[in-house]
Amino acid sequence: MVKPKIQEKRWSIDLEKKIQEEHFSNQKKYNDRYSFDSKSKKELFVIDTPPPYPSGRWHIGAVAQYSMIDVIARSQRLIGKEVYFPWGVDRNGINIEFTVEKKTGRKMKTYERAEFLEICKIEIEKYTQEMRNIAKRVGLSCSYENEYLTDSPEYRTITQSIFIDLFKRGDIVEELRPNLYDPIEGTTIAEAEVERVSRKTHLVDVRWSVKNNSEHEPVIISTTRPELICACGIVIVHPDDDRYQHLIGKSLELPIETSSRSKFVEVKAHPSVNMDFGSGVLMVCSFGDQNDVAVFRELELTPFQAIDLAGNITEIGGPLEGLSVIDARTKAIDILDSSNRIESMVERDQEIPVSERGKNPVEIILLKEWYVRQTHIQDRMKELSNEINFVPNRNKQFLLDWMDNITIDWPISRRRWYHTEIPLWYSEDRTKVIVPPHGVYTQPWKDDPPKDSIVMNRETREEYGSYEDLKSDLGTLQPEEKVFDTWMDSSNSNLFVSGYLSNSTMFERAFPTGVRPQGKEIVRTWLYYTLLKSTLLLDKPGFANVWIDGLGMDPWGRKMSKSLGNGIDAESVLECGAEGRTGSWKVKGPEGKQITLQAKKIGSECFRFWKAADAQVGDDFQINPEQIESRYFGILTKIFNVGRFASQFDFDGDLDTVPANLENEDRWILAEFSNLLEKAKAGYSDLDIYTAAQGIKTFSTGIFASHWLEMAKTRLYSGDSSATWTLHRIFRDLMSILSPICPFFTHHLSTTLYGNSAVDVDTFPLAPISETESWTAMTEPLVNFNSLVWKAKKDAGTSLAEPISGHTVPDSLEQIKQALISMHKLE
RNA sequence: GGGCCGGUGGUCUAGGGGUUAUGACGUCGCCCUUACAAGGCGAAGAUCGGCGGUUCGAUUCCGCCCCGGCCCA
Repeated sequence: MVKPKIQEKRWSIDLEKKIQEEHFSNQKKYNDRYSFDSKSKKELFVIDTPPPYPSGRWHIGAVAQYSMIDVIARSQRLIGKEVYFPWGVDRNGINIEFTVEKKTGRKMKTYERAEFLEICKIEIEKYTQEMRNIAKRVGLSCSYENEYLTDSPEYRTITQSIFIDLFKRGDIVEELRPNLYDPIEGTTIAEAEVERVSRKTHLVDVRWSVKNNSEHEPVIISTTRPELICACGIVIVHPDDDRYQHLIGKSLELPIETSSRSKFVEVKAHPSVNMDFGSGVLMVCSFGDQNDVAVFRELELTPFQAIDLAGNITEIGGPLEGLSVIDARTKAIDILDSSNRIESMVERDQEIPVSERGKNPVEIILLKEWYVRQTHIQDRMKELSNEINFVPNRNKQFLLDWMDNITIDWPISRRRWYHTEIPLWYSEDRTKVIVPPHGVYTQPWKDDPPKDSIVMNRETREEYGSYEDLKSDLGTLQPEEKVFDTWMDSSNSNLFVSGYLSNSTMFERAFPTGVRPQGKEIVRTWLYYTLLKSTLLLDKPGFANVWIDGLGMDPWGRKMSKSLGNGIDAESVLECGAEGRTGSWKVKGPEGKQITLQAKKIGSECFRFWKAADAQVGDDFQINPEQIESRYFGILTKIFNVGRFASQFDFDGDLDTVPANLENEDRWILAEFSNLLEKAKAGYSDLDIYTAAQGIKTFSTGIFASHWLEMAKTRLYSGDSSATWTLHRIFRDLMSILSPICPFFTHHLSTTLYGNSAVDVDTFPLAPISETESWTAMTEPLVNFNSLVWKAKKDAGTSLAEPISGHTVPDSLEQIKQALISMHKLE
């Protein structure tokens, strides 16, 4: 036997790591392979990589998704496109602020702003480095040399410039609207930062009297927030509640004195009332809870500002003015009691929203914030999104449903620090606003307006002239201290990577951006906001394709998350098997259940193959390292061994030209392979990785290895040129089409066998046989016949190498009769 | 509570009005056949979540219910 060129006995994680290190160590070689040339003659294909947020460890579900984005990048290169696969890191946001606060035990606002930002920056850099390492370990072929960070001046410049454009044309407005607010910390907070705790509260049944009708019996309204009676905008009852039909349309008098507002509120029917709660009559205040906000919005009521930024009752509270919410509640109860308005009072447990950080009760208060207008443009957004190809198509529904539910504009200002600053200053009288020019990153809390800033009317956006000229009339400038919601930054990612404002020639060719790959859980944020930007700015769809994948689930089918403690660390899976280390994972399940999963070897190639071939794009996928190993490592071993087998048969002729004198059984497998090429190319072109991966897997472990190879063995050993050519042509091209999924594996085999790396192939392999049908018609009878003979030998208890009699090759396989006779030793 | 998506052998999964319901893992049996036991061959295993409806015919379409998931309250 000739010594195989492939010397390793089997595929291993140590070999994988060795190949990987070589791959990344030569920077120039790496860049030649994967960097992007915006002037290339090839079709440009830009991937809007989701910039990961570096907070703690990168979990396996996210890494799985990134590895599929890499498959997209590599497969698009393979079909001949010039691919830009950027590497970005999203570093803005409240997360890192919280991390720093926790670590130092000091609250953000006890720091100097500049000092705090510096600490955040240092801290987030540590996490960023971990992500870079894992990105490389899983094989992402990104342009790391052009790394972008969303907290860099370059990126923030884009965010601010786009804001300025939208601001000038009136798509950004300033309004007073309800916001979640922590009065103790003094900041707006996001929904995600709210948690619920159980507390004792008094549920007070208050007697309200009917307007101009002293005869009418009092109406009992149950409330836990009597201090908010002053902010009551309406009283509602359930439309099906027979007890209160007579009240609908009547007015009630507020049971506590107020100031600067009407003493009366109307009673209406509304389905949001729980008939069984308290008396079944509900006072709706601005704003006791989220339902109140919804009712105010739905009925278009004008809200009252009852609580100020310090958490105290405002002047409409009359006698309660200036008191904290808690004190006001006590006093309100006193007042109601002394005027004999309290029907009854009970102490009860109640779930109340508190801030995650300080455990302070959260209030919903009116705040003047900046908003991006969006309600007016939904129809146009829908039209434009029809021009986008969604993969899978059904996940488009998430977007459409969300667009149907947009009722208010997008609040974009936050009272935090480690974010992009809103680039505005106000005149001393607050009526004028100073707007910086495009292309400069400004931090108003510490900078003066840059040169070429202009002065505008804060309300009407009328332009008054240049800041330089008008400077002396503006008084002492008031910097805008607020910052942007981080989605304001994230929603520019596709513009940024496609060359918007930085490379107009490229932008022209590359926009709409080639593909937006992302998870379905952020369709309503990242995807939606990005499309909103491209609609407002350019009136264009943001993407040619949107690829929406499912979520990584634990073995019980629940989303993996930090809070459930069911996450699996990416590194442990990728390193499983390296230097003989094994993997063991304890995963927490519901109701205190827990399982321990164990695996001996996985690594990036096996992991990627699993993700590519195990579930359709868009479906949620269960992550179980045991299953990843048992289902996919064997396939790698199999293909590796086919390569090792092939490597003992030298072939130095021309693999590109199909020989004229091929044997029939070789034509048959080449026809099957031609079909596979077509299928894989279509899959890759449609961003349908699953179909391509399945096809490759089935072909290479199935008919190729089990059927053709067995048939061809005798001829291979005797140096038959038809068989040798076929073996190498197929294996070489198989490596190419598998390279997007298993780049290091195929790189190693293809380089060793053919001197060229499969990852460098940028033309999709050509089909060796064009008329395939007459040959592939043989596949089914062939597989059946082989099974029949194998089973017969098994039943007879003879070895497969022994001759067998009594079996004749069916007519449908006449063309390969001789091959079958010698394969099975038919007599 | 609302919207959307899903539920297919023990586990995961393909398919989507008529199929013998796909494949893999696991299980069981046989085989170390000169690339591969980290293999090969074979077998068993599914009233396609439940109940109704449409239809000659439903796993597939429709309605309701149950369960899971995501997002929004």
